[in-house]
Amino acid sequence: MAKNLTPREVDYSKWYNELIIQADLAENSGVRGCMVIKPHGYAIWEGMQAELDRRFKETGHENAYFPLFIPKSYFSKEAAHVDGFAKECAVVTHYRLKNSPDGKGVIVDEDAKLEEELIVRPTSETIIWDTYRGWVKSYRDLPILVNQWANVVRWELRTRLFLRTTEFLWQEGHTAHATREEAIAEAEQMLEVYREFAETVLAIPVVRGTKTANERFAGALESYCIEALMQDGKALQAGTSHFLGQNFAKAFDVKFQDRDGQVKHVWATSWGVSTRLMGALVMTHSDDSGLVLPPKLAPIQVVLVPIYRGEEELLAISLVAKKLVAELRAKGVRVKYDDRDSYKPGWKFNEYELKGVPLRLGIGPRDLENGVVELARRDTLTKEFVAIEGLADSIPARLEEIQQALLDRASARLAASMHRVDSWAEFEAAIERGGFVMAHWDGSPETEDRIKEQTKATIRCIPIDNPLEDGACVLTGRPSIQRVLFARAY
RNA sequence: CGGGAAGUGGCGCAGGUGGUAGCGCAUCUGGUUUGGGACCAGAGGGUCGCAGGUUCGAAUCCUGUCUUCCCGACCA
Repeated sequence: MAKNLTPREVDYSKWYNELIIQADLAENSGVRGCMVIKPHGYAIWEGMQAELDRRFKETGHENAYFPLFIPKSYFSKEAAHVDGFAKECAVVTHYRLKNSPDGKGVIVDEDAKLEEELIVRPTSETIIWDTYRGWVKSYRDLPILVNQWANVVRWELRTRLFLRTTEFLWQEGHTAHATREEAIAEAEQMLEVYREFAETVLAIPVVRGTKTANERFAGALESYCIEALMQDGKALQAGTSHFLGQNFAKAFDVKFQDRDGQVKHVWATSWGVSTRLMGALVMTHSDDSGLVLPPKLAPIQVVLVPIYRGEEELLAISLVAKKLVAELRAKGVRVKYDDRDSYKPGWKFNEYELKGVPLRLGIGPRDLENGVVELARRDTLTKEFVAIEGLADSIPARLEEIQQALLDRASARLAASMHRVDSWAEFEAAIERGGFVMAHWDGSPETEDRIKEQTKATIRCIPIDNPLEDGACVLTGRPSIQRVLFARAY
């Protein structure tokens, strides 16, 4: 097993790749661009799923499951949607293999060509809206508030573990409403769910906003997003929520009869977050010693490591350790006692730091004499001696403190990386330094494109509740009514 | 999908002018160890990414292909 990580300062990208592998989160598979999510990584994802799923249900949503395959004809029904996804779709053309004539392996049976090709879903709007047509007749059938947990495939040309993989896991919510206002409220509500989740569970502060036309979801009238800032100064879209208007309802003929007797098309939203959040989590909190996990998501929150010579000492320590474990479990703390004799304490310390365990308790013979344990905090890499008496009682609060400290640290970094600039020279310099840049923009897609060409920066969003302020576009000098948020992004 | 680099025991690498593969770490056994990745001794493990070709003989030369990394265009 490889050891020291490349420091972030030396090569951030290499640090990220090594960390994912060494912390046992995921690895590349034999399939180009597709990863294997390993148990430690998947446990974290399961934690995210559980927290999100609870929030979805609390806001009235139900889970369902739609097919992996989408008939090609469905895809062509919504023009903007096709444009957005056509270039990255995997297509199933045959349904059978046969033995190769040369006796080596199998080949596609050309006689088994599908009459209509199937798309492997890059997102499920089309199959879902085709289904909803049958579910909606009356205003009484609305709203439909459905979410699905699924995998999707987008044939990416350049992939990175968690951040951009060909296949990824996500949830996609798809809702149908009787009115425009209700659909917009739903999209806004889910954005708020994502923000609250990001901050309280992931400990990642985000900026909420709306996307410009260029960055909008294919087929949406409005895309809302939460944008986070990574340690290297690049932005990452952590979640999106879309107001789809009546585009899909019209494309798939989903209508209902309203109270007033009129037949109307329904109003739609969709919203999603993906395993990309794993990348966001890593790049927000982790350091050169490895992964740093917020306690709410850590599969192991507290690890106990005995330090001993000989059976006798181990027995004495285990007695105390096992009692502590039981007390912590009773308080709902996820705890592990690592009494493996095959590794030395120092090895274990490094291992758990690499894997991001928030708290580590070291217990040796000297500690037993003094009635203390050595308590190490992963986020600060600090150590202190704490009395065993009453220790278990204080652990939940300590975990809470770490959770808060991670959010505070990330929030401070976000605030410090938010720059306001008014000239093109300042703009270029600020983008080059990294971080978010608030600058005036004339509102045209062409200007946005030109800025992207020249600086690689994109408009991440127009922040919610953005104050209106007259100014001049940072590139063209044309009139602008507000500053928008720029950054280079993942 | 274009440009560059790379694939050799589990991991990191050497070898390379063609002659049948080696080092470090990891693994296994035994012993000594255990407060920040222990030490000694012994052992096991590789059809050199894959498929063709050249050759008496290929890890080495040629062709194709797959995968990974970096840079671009595209993107959650």
